[in-house]
Amino acid sequence: MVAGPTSAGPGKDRLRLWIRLLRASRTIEAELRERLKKEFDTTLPRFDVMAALYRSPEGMLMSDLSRFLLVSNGNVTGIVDRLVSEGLVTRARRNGDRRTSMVRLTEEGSKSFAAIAAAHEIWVGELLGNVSEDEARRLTGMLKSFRSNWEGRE
Amino acid sequence: MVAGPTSAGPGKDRLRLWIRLLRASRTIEAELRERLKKEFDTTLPRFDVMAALYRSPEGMLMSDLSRFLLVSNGNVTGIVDRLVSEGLVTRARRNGDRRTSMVRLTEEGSKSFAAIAAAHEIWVGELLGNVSEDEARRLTGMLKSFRSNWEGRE
DNA sequence: TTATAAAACTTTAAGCTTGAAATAAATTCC
DNA sequence: GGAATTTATTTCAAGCTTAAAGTTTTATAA
Repeated sequence: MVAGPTSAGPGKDRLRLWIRLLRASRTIEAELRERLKKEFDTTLPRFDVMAALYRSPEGMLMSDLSRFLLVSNGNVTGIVDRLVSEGLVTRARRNGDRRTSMVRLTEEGSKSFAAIAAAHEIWVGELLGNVSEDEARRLTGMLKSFRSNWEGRE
Repeated sequence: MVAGPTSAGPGKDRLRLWIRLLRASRTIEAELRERLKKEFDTTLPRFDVMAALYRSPEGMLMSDLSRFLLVSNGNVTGIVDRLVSEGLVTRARRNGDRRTSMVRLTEEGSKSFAAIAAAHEIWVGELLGNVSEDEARRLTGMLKSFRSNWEGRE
């Protein structure tokens, strides 16, 4: 999917855009993953989960996390398991609904995330250095049109 | 990594752009993966490898594939193994350098890919339907500035 | 030569990912 | 109330992914 169109014709420009979009995000993602590993001995999925929790001090349900992060339920289970075993996150059983549990960052998890997020932001600024802040805003606006048309249609 | 900035400040616009870029590509990628599975019982990584090989009838080395697809060597080994066992691809030992082998699509693989690629292009056109062909060209141009600054610096 | 290094791959261990099946608790409907 | 359904989550099997270590072959150089 990272290869270009195999022929010419209508719709080719969108295909080309998709290829480029994918290559850009894969390249940047790979670089961030490598740095997270080297500098903080963590992974992107763990960072994602912690970022989501950092914004919700009251906690999130497993299903909230999976919906927000665009990954499957089973996937979140494994990542949270590992974060719990590392002492960065807790699962709190709830009285109201015993099927669910609230996932929260521990104090250590919160501190740890803040440090990683600061580095992460600098890295992204660096990796997207060729894009001016102004151009970044315009691109961001254009990317909004990706949603809405088909997403969440069913 | 799919969550937004956790505070305000300089560099935030690039971070926001990165989040949006990542969410867009994950959403589209997920939809394509699902359709490839449902309609053709295949996966994105296999599609990627076949797409690369389709453009190189003379064949590619394992290292060519891994460099082109931006994935690790060991990764390509596994995917090609599976494609070989499905009869879609062959590994041809070479006389010149016995460490390497040329990977090629079989005739069946080539036919199979052509059919999948046609559907794939229609899907992408559909998923990016909100982006006009003209806007697609402009976005593609802007995405070019992602490269060059830091990529392949070491 | 013939040791040494480099290159091309494969293997391995650990973790990520999905969809489907299984479990368990809550809700809905007679 | 009790059966049937829905909801929230976990478990499972298969496959993807990486970095690191191992294998085999080729190239370099003393």
